[in-house]
Amino acid sequence: MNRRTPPDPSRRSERSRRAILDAALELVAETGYAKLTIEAIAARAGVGKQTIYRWWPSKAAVLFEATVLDRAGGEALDPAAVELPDTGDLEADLKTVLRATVDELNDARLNEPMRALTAETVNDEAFGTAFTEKVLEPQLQAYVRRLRAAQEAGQLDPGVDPRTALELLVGPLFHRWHNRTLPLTHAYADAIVDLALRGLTPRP
Amino acid sequence: MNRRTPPDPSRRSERSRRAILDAALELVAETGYAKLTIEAIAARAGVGKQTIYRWWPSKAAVLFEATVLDRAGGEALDPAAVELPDTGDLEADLKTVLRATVDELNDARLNEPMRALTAETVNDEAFGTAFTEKVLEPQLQAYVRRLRAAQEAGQLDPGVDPRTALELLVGPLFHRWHNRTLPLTHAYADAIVDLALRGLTPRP
Amino acid sequence: MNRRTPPDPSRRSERSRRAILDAALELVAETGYAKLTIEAIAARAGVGKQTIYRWWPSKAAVLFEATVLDRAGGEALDPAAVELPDTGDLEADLKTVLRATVDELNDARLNEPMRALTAETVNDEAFGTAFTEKVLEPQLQAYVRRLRAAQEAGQLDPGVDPRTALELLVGPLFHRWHNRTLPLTHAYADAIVDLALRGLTPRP
Amino acid sequence: MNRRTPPDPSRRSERSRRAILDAALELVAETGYAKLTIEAIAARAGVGKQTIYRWWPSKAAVLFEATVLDRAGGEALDPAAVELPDTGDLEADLKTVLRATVDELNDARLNEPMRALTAETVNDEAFGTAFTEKVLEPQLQAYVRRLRAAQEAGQLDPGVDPRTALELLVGPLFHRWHNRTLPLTHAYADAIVDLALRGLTPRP
DNA sequence: TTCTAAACGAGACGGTACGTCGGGTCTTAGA
DNA sequence: TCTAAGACCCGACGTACCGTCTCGTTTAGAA
Repeated sequence: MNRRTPPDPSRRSERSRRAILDAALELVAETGYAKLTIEAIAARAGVGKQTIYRWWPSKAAVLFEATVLDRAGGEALDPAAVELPDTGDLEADLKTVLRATVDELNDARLNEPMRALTAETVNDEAFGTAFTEKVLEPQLQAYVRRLRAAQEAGQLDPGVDPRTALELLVGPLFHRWHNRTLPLTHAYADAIVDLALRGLTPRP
Repeated sequence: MNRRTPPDPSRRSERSRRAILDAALELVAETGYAKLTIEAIAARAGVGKQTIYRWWPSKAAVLFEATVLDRAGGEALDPAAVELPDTGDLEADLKTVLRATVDELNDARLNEPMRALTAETVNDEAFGTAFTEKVLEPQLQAYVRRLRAAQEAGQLDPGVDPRTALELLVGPLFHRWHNRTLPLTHAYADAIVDLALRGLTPRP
Repeated sequence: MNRRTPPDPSRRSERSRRAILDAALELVAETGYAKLTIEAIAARAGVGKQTIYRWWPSKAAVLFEATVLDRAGGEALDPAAVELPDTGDLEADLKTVLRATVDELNDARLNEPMRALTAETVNDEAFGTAFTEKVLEPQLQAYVRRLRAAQEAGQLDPGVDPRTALELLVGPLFHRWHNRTLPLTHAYADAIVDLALRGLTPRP
Repeated sequence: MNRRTPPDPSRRSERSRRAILDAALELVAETGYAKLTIEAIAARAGVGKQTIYRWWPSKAAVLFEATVLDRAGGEALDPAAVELPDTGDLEADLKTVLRATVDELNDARLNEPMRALTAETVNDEAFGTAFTEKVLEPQLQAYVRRLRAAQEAGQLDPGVDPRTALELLVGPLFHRWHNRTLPLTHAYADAIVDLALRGLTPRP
């Protein structure tokens, strides 16, 4: 019912694709996601609406590709390639990673679209699934691998579920980002790592 | 420009108010927030659209009142009344609270509208502010009070910022809820409390 | 399936109705029927598209009301009121009527929309039926009445079917109008009446 | 600006031409002219859209060729070859011709496309001109020739303009066909010839 | 018989208009 | 006077076709 014959990707116009993604980014920066419309994207990109509908299922998908898949200038990011640093010093590595995450979440260019996409995962089930699968899960798996290595190195309690451990680290960051309660800083990232590793209760 | 004369709340029809809130809850359960419309709420409630626009600024506000303010059957909840238990046993108290939070987040009736409202805070700045102020912040303050009491009782490291400590506790829960990665269970709540209190690194 | 509840005509905006009909006439005069669009009518009339779709089933119906029903400034024309003159002199009366018809068909303001509507009766069955019923048939019936009177007065062969007789009179006019072969003049109208009444063959 | 280099008719694919004309006829019979689209014709014919645009200026032109030029199985019809019978008996000859016209207008296969093409002459000036010139006028000229012969034979009033006389004969038929008021029969054709030749008024 | 230019199928493209939906405002009737 | 009902203007939706424009792939005439 969706479409008679799927479009042929080999005949796709790269020129149009870029124009659409650029227009989407510009418009979301100018007016915000709520006021972003397919019509406006098409008009700004100098493209027919059908060209957008042909290749993307929703405006969230357009913005997703523009924001997430397109970074690093190149093509789609390889999920398996996402890797956390492993210098042998777990605390230092985690601080490096969480500080980088903080920087990303503070990046003005990415902030608005990222928030919007995160919100959209709630309303649009299909998009939410794709988002989790393509972006979130690869990153979480990278955490899991790094934490398991730490367990093998005796730096992490072997009884701890890496999946839970990871959430102890990134959960606080995203909570603060989501709710805009307090600013996200490197110091905060460091504090989270310290507390997560050593616990809230007093040391003897 | 917003409105000629503000409506007189004393002449408001309680009957209509209830019908609107009930209709909103029914519809969001049936079709989801994305397909929820003011027109449908008005039709289902047997009410003119204007009656909704007169008393609420947005459909998010309607659903907010229906979902959050209306629990406990009665009226608005008193923010100052939100309080965490204090039996003197910090660990036990936190587990009690986080288990209750888990139960709430798993409540089928509340789940869909809660997710929607959380998403809406991203797109609708004004609503987001109101949401944080009326619901989130009172709860966070209750955590802060309880954690400070624990610090005074010597059960919590006095060098730890209670605000950060609290995020270490609730952040993981909301991360899992938001991203629907793994199920939210009492065991998970307990694990978070344990890890937060004692840390990820091995104990001697 | 067409519509949930039919609109309430008593609440209709006469202002919008007039603006729509006027805009339709202006636009059809400016650009022709083929390029006439509902969107353009709505824009010109300063009206939402829905207001047109609410009250008319097609652009042909709009133009029909604008062109045919609205003449004589007043309201809808009363089909029973259409009457041919009866001075007792059949030939003179028919020439009066056909000359008037020629003038109408030559009226620049009416010509373009009339041609378009006539064409539309072919493609749009429903509209064609309405057109025949509301405009054509009342006029043909007036002919039939006048011709029957002539038969009773002994001025017309009693063996002739009035319906066929009428077509002998108006058929040639519309043939010329339709096909734009030769100009429509009073002289032509007179010639048709003469030939129809007296026949093509030589008189003794 | 219309086209860089005109296409070479000698290299034209007869296979495609036939497939297009057949598809057009099939589709117009199935869905009516209003819903007939170039895309549908191309798809049904298994042909690229460009192949249609290359050889025909409009869908009316396609249908025109399919309907009118293609009859008698062969090629284009020779306008000069259109001739009315001349047995010496004017009345009989006219009845023969008008009866044949009635049969044609009643032919189910030709009816829908013919009506559509007639309607299109109103909206599409260029097509209208071509239609009149290639189809209508040759036939009318044939009438003129036959009627002039009748005048020379003393069977027709020499004062009558043959052009007007012809319209007295065919006008009524087309009026009835166009407006779908009453069925077109041989008896009707005969009646028209009788009345046209002898007039509506009583004979002594 | 091979070469080559055009016609061909396919269908993506920039557009225009469609008919529908819902937003938020305004008007009318009735309690 | 507030409410229900819903017409109104407006903007965006997602779809259908338009006519143009590449793409390879036949195919038929000239070399």
